[in-house]
Amino acid sequence: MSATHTISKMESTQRSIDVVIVEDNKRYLNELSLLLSNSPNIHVKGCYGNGKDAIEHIKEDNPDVVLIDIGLPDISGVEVIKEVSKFGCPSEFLVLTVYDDDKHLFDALQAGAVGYIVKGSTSLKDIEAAIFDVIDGGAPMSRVIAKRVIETFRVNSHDQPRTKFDELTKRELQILEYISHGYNTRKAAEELNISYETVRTHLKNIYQKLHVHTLVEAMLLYKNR
Amino acid sequence: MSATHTISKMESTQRSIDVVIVEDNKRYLNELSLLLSNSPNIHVKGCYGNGKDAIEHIKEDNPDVVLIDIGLPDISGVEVIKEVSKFGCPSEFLVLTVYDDDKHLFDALQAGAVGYIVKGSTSLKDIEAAIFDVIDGGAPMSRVIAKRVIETFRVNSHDQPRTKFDELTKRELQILEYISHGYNTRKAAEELNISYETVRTHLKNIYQKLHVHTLVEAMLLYKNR
DNA sequence: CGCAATATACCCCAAATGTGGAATTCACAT
DNA sequence: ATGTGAATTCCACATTTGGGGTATATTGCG
Repeated sequence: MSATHTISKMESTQRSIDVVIVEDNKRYLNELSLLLSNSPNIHVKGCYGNGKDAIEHIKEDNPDVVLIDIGLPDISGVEVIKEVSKFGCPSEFLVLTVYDDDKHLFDALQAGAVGYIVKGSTSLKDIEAAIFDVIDGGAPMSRVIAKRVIETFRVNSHDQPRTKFDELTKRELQILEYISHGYNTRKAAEELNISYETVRTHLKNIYQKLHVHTLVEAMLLYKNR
Repeated sequence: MSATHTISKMESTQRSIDVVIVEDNKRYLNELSLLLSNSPNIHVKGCYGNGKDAIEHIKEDNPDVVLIDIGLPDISGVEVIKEVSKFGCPSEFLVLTVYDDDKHLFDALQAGAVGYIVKGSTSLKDIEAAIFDVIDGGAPMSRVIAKRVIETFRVNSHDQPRTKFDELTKRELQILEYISHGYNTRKAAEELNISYETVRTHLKNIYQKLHVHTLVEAMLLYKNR
């Protein structure tokens, strides 16, 4: 059974949507292709069973939406997306996959995929709806995927394990801040209107507290604090 | 008109879903509350018109889902989420808002919101569906929102304003990588099995290409590349 | 093949940094 | 008032870095 999970207004689409499918599973490809062909507003412009063919032809097909499998026999679908995108191709990529691990998901999104759908848990009819959603400016995702994407934004705001930076004084933090803007010790001293040697002393103390021995190490910690 | 935008299987829910609404607009609150009360599987446990009341009572109400407005009269809904979450409250937060700017969105997601719905473009019926989605492990978002969330993952792989790092050779990048892990010049040389002086030469060339004069500056660029 | 880019290595000198002290002032709390 | 911690200043010395050379393989490519 299926339900509405993101919310939208569907706008009426005048012209038909050109779609390309990249999928190595013949059986699944046929079913999908058949269904989409029967949809009045969708026109399947091409079907490819591997990444190489897809890369070669997609720019000519110039589809509105590319349905693409990640697990292709030759190159990864992610590579296909990257490659095709290089040409400034305006197509939107909608990933179909059996993988639901984070690596594949985030790789695909970074490559520029606009949606990510896990095959097993999605009906063909839902895929058709996802295509319309893409055209309509949406970002269709499987339920599980949406949750995972959202979770990456979560920061452990509370119960944080108290960083070493808590031990640093305001002055010390101030110095790190200047350093993090590219100032060297002498320049930082000038900006703060204190002596060069004073800044060096502060740095010594900072190193003690952070358990490091160089400015670079201190910076690396500071930037990920 | 409404359409399916994320894809899912709806699992049947036995017990009723406890919901709390935090919303200062009386009119909207009433409509929403009325609708949800009529839903057979939803039980509205409490309604609050401001952040303070919400914080005080939500932990007692212990709802499954909190529908929360961001623009409350006293404190921001985001603060409410943070505050309530401190107690390890297992409720899921579904943000209702009129704001559709990035700041509010990402603040809310970081605070731990599991869904984000823009009021104007969403019917009450869709909000009900969103609640079921949350319970079902989903992350309901307005269409516009999903798109924006997805876009944050996008890295400008193509048509990028061409970073200075493109000019760096593999070796040079490799050296920066070691430095970025806290290695100093000498240690990096050891790891790479090349001479200390060679690494220094590479660093000199890196500085030229990046237009910097210190390791720290190079690191700061590298980490934000 | 020859050329350009890359990787390698070394030298020198000046500047910055890392590390060990020591001492003064000031605010704040006991 | 006394002590403690923070901030400040300074010295001295070793090491590392930054910047200027030069030079020799090695690689990739037209």
